[in-house]
Amino acid sequence: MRNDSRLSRMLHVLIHMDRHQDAATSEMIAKMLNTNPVVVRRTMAGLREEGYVRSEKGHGGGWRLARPLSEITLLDVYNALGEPHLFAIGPADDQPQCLVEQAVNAVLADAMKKAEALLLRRLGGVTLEKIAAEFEAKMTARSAAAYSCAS
Amino acid sequence: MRNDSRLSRMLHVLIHMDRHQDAATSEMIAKMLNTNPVVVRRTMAGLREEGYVRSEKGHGGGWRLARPLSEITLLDVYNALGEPHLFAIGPADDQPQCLVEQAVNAVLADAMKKAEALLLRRLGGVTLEKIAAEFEAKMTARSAAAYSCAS
DNA sequence: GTAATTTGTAACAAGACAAGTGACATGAGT
DNA sequence: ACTCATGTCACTTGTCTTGTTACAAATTAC
Ligand code: FES
Ligand code: FES
Repeated sequence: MRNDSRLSRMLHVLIHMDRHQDAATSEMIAKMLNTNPVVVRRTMAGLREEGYVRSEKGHGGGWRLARPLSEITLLDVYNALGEPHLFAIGPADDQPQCLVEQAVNAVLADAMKKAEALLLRRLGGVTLEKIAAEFEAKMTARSAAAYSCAS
Repeated sequence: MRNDSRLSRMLHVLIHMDRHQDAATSEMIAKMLNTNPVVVRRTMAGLREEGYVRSEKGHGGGWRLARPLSEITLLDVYNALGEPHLFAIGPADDQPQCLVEQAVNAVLADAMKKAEALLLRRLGGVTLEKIAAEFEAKMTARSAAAYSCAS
């Protein structure tokens, strides 16, 4: 559980959802992600609130895309997840009044901010459709049998 | 303890060490960092192994800079700490054979790699001397009283 | 209208990892 | 010898994602 994999997981799920048009239950998705239905609901809640997916209760219910993949960027998904912490490192807060600590943290914060901006800019420039297209390319290149988990 | 603050802390310490020329004991440093001497020794061990600081036991012992600040970059310190994980997010590893997951992770890994490269390049371009100089500038600008913790 | 599904949510345990802490051996100066 | 200081081990704490159990609420099927 070393890293936060919610972004990766959600991207994975959304692309798969686009490929079968009927609703996907949390349980089906959980199997795809090799995890638990509750984790799925928890994580997808953010996407629902932002209007990227819809959920329906009862028979035949489950999760459905509310927008085409071409209108969802990786950044959108990241934001919908609540903008989780990107970095594992951060500033120290031991002597806030110390000018040395301040100077160090300023340099560090600046570098991290630049790196974060670059990363988010890249995420914002890629739609899920583009990833799906890359997948399709590999998919046709290999024999179809190589693809797919149990689901 | 939300973030790994070892890099920030070590930069802070190294700059302070340059300003008084006698050895600094782990206990003095611990007070500076508002923490425990053992944490200091543990963290500084990496810097010692890479030859940026020296430590001496016994009376009058403690930690001393082994190189001028001008010869130590932030990247050097980061590397000496064992290159801790930079990112809090990461790829999912739930269905390694799934081409969708692979495609998602490839895009994500690419963006993260670029951001990491940018960050490390910036860290490599800044020496500790430069941060010390920035500190000196602020230091003379304000009255000297504003500076310093108990130590 | 009752049963079967399926989401929504709360509550809590597990795992990972930096950080904090106590104990003690080792080495160096006085 | 005694004191100071590092080196290191073992254990605890805090925090955050994940995993899991339990149960209420809503919707469809019969
Ligand atoms: S999870 Fe991607 S193929 Fe089933
Ligand atoms: S810790 Fe920076 S001034 Fe004492």
